[in-house]
Amino acid sequence: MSVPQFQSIQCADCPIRHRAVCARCDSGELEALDAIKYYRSYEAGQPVIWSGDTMNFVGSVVSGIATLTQTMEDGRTQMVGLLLPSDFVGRPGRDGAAYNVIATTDVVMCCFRKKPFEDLMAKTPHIAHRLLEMTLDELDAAREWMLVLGRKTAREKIASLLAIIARRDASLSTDAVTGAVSFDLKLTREAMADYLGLTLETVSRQISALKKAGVIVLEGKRHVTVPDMRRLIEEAGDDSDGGVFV
Amino acid sequence: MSVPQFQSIQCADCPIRHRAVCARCDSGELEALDAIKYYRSYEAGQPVIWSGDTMNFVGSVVSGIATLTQTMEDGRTQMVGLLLPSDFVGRPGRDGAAYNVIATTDVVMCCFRKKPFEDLMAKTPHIAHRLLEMTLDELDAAREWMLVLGRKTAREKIASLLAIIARRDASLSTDAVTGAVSFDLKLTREAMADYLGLTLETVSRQISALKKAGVIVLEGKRHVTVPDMRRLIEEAGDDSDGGVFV
DNA sequence: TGTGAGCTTTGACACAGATCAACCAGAGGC
DNA sequence: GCCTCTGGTTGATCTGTGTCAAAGCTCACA
Repeated sequence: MSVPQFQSIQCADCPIRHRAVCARCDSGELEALDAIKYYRSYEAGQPVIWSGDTMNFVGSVVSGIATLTQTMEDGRTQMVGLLLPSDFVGRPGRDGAAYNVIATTDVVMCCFRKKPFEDLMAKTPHIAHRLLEMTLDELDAAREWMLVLGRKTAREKIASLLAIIARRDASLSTDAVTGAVSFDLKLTREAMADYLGLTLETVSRQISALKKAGVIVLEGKRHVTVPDMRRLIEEAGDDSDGGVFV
Repeated sequence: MSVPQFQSIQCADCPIRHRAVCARCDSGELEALDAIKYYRSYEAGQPVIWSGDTMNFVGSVVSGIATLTQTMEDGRTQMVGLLLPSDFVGRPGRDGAAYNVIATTDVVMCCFRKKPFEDLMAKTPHIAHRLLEMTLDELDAAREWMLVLGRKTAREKIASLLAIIARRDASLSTDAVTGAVSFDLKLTREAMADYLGLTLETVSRQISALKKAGVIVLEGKRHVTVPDMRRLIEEAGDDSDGGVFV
């Protein structure tokens, strides 16, 4: 694997600092974090960790996409979180993983072994506060998603998912003239279905419907252009279009 | 209002400490917390706070039940959390409330004004760590609930809800001989529907079905006896019957 | 004792989304 | 060129849950 020197979450440069552990790059703990970090990479489809396994590290996604999922005995699965670059994985103070973490694309993670990270956390309140903040963000996102899962129609669910990805995905580009947003959809229809509590057939049908209605434009099956974000957000039925997922 | 002297979450006696802020009752911060606490009471049906309002306190539920809900413009609502005695409300470091908090029964809360609480938190790492722990618990619960909302059938949803309440509700009593568990259901059918992403009619039908199947026994409409918890958990389709909601 | 309000139950019917099945498109591999 | 594999689309049909409507409890209060 090649170690990425630029787009990392370590403290020295924090290019995506708004979600990184070390947002407050102004004290000595940054070098300490820097000193204990290491990188791991995973191929698309590979598990990062299984629910219940002991997890001896925490870390952030540097590049790629991973998913958090829960599964019932009979195979029904629900995605409970989507990890984009700069998102944090791991639960300081807990030993077991609570969910399956699967790399959906090739993924590079910046990791810290648990013990030294927790030691550092005990010494530096900044980090503990930052973790609390990130966990509260995740909680907000999870609860926002409960509304999506519990009360939205299939069409609204798809629009909600596209709106989230459009807001967060780094591969996104915006047309300066028209304001149109476009991005690569890095999830299969099945992964989207698992996120939305639908079947992949329904996902496919609703994407076709949004395309036919002109809310989105597709090039191939995976590249999406949104001519008018407001239109998409309207389809999502979103009052809160707030910043919860930002 | 009468100030409850016994069942409170303040640090002096911590009767329900496993979820309270100050679980580690071994240092001076406890008196400090004790010194700034005050009590508030709310009548059944009364709002504690509306989403978006600024919230100048944090606190724990001492008695009664409150709900966290999100609402769409057209009135569809989803409950995103259930607050039972000892649960914590409020987001240190955030100003606005993210959800509507409504008292479902009469509720007494033990509150701390935000500013002094945050000051205390800055000084005492215990409290910050405890809050992180509690937030991680809530996150786990929210994600577990995402599986319920996204993938379970109506019948499984009802069974899951009853199982959670049976595990957490303080009003619960267990028959020493048969092992049967019984408790008062303090939610209306409509509140259950909002929690489960169903309609109240479906909730009513599925409760009737579980009753007919002998999984539960009803006295009146609100008192539930579960002759065999394993049977209920089986109906919930729960692999994880873990401790997430405990 | 009657009346009304709030909550719950039950029935009949409609429909969104699941299920089952067939087919399509692109990317290797040979 | 052909084969095969994976992921995606579309159609036909089924079904679980929503919707609409009526009626039953239970309790408070006149």
